[in-house]
Amino acid sequence: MENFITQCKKYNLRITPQRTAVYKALMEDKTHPTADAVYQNVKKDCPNISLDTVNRTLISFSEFGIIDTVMCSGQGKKYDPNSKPHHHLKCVKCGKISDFYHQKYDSLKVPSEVEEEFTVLNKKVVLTVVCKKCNKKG
Amino acid sequence: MENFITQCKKYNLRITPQRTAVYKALMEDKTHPTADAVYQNVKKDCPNISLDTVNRTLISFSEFGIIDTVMCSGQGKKYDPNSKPHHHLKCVKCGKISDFYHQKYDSLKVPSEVEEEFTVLNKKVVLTVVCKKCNKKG
DNA sequence: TGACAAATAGGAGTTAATCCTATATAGTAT
DNA sequence: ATACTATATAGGATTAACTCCTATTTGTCA
Repeated sequence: MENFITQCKKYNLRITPQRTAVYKALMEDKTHPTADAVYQNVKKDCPNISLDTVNRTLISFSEFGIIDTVMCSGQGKKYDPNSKPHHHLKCVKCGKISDFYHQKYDSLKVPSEVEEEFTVLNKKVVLTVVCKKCNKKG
Repeated sequence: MENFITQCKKYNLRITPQRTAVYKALMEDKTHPTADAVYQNVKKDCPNISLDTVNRTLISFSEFGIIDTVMCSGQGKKYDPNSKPHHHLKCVKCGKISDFYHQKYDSLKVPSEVEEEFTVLNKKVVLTVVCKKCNKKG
């Protein structure tokens, strides 16, 4: 949670109870929730929070690289709160996105042309796949 | 276009004028269009096509790995028709997604644990960034 | 050429995301 | 502490994105 305060100060985001609750919910979330799923979770702590606030908070967190956004075929937007170095498997059939860990990928070097032009917040390898379950189905 | 026919036969997709038009529009598209942008383009060739058909076609193409789906903070779903090996830069501020090419990334080996469990259709490195323009703004 | 499953258009319906405005509140300076 | 100001919020209204439904059409294969 100190990390949350540090990040907010860095980006001039006020530390409100709503933002704190959203952050806390994300840190506890091991899935890749939709905005609505986050909303449902946060409401337990903070019953009066509005969906709009959750959406705005998620967008601002993602603009500062605190969380990542992901998407798969035929599915809505999802957020990825996992801050450890990790990589993604996206199943194009069921839309499930899973994290996987692979040290070799963690140490990828960003090309210097990119580093000169862009501030890199996050890097990951994304594998577009068909999972075992969906493979069986046809 | 022979490739289109091959792919359709492989996946039991009927070769309809609508599907052909969508495919053609995608192949000519060097951006990362939204479903609606694709719809607007296809209408030039195929004025009576419905948005629903475009959407269904995009989803089925993405389910077979013919195209990829991408997403950035605060933006809608986008499709990526670039079939050459390439990688992505996502600017979290303006939502722009750009392709970049880097041979070292192309030759990444998929971990054997993954290859045993999943059929890998596509692999790419995704760098979450802030672009030069957005960096200047704040 | 006929039969049938698959695909389509178009509209209706649903869900997700955004905008609007009045009110409340965090941070800062006093 | 207190007052001030810009930021953030709730809640409803609006818009946009997406999906579903049904009657009709059309590829494909025998």
